[in-house]
Amino acid sequence: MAAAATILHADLDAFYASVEQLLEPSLQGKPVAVGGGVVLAASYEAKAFGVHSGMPGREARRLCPQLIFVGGHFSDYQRLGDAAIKVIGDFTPLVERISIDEAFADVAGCTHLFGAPAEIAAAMRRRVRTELGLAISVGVARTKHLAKIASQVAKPDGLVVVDPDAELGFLHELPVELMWGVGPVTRTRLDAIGVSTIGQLARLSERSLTRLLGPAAGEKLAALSWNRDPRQLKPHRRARSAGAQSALGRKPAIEQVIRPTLLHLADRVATRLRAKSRPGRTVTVRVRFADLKSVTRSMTLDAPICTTVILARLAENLVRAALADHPGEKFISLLAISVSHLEEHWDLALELPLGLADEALRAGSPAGIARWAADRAIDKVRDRFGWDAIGYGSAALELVRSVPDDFRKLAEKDL
DNA sequence: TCTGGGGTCCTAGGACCC
DNA sequence: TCTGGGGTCCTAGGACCC
Repeated sequence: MAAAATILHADLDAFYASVEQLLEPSLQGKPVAVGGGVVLAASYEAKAFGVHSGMPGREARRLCPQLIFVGGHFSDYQRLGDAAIKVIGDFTPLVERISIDEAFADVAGCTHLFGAPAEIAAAMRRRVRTELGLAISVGVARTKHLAKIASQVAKPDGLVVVDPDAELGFLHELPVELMWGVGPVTRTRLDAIGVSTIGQLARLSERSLTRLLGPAAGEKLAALSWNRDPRQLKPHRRARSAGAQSALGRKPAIEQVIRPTLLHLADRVATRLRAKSRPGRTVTVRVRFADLKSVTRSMTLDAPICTTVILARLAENLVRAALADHPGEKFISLLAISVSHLEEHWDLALELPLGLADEALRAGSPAGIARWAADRAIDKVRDRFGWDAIGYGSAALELVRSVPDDFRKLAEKDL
């Protein structure tokens, strides 16, 4: 007998736009987009016109002239997203949050309290609807992959339970792009050989799948198509990296552009690392040129860092190296900084003499300790008076902030 | 379809060590 | 000095996810 279907995947429907329609009832039933210059989220009514997130506002307006743009109530997104996840947590402690609006849960241990998984899922949906006013779709299955697919099939505002005895029948009818790990590239490659459903994929030989997608991806998709999903629910995953990026439009690749941008990005990243005492050893930068081709450069240090100015300087060196390798590229469209190899927990105070002397040497600076102290001072002022009260601000940066910082925060993972 | 931002994982080649 | 094998770490690029 097959194991019971106890994995749930819950996903709030068109989350940001739905919150806007909740806060402003006159928007209900209408095409709504959060954002302005760029669409950050779209309601179902707007999606029906082809409007989607990331789309330039002008293009969206062209597709849907009656589209209503709203600025976005970012703190409400955070509050309501947290509240919805908390409802799930009221049933089981085994919750793996994927993003602000999505989570897996395993209810195997609480059916004696709340009933069968399908009843639990229905109860969660009812509570989120009545207490928060939001629609949340839920998939119930024996594995994460199947539960995730089921919740997508359930949208909008639905519940789909995959009976363990009918899994392959359910799976094999569906289009390949619903599979976890099939994106635009894989989808195009499969399309080229006439494969459009998961069932067709499953019937390919492992050889041809490997030839098409490589050994790892081929094997993974083969396994998933036969419903062998090895992924376990992981309730407390820690972030493995933290980063920030800024799209620049089209800017000359000169120091007056690069330096203030990197300082701003380093400030965002290093502040987060310090707040959670998680400095990191590897610094990676990405430079995207005007033609949208991008390159990365990285370096791994002996000791972890989280000092704003030092991170900015290391990033600058890496960007310079990347530009030097591409002398023909005179314009850039994006800069990014990411820090990885994060420490689990680093006692900054105890590391003061040793770790920071190391950092300071590495950055060619005699003043590492002073900078550390300056960062801590800035962090404290911001804790009390807000981010913009103090910092490395520069008038040039105002151009850089194409997306509100409050919106960026929503996508940040907990370190 | 060419558009923003924060992430994860995989791969391949090379350096280096035993 | 040459040869072989295994393991780990680093770097760069790429696909994918929300």
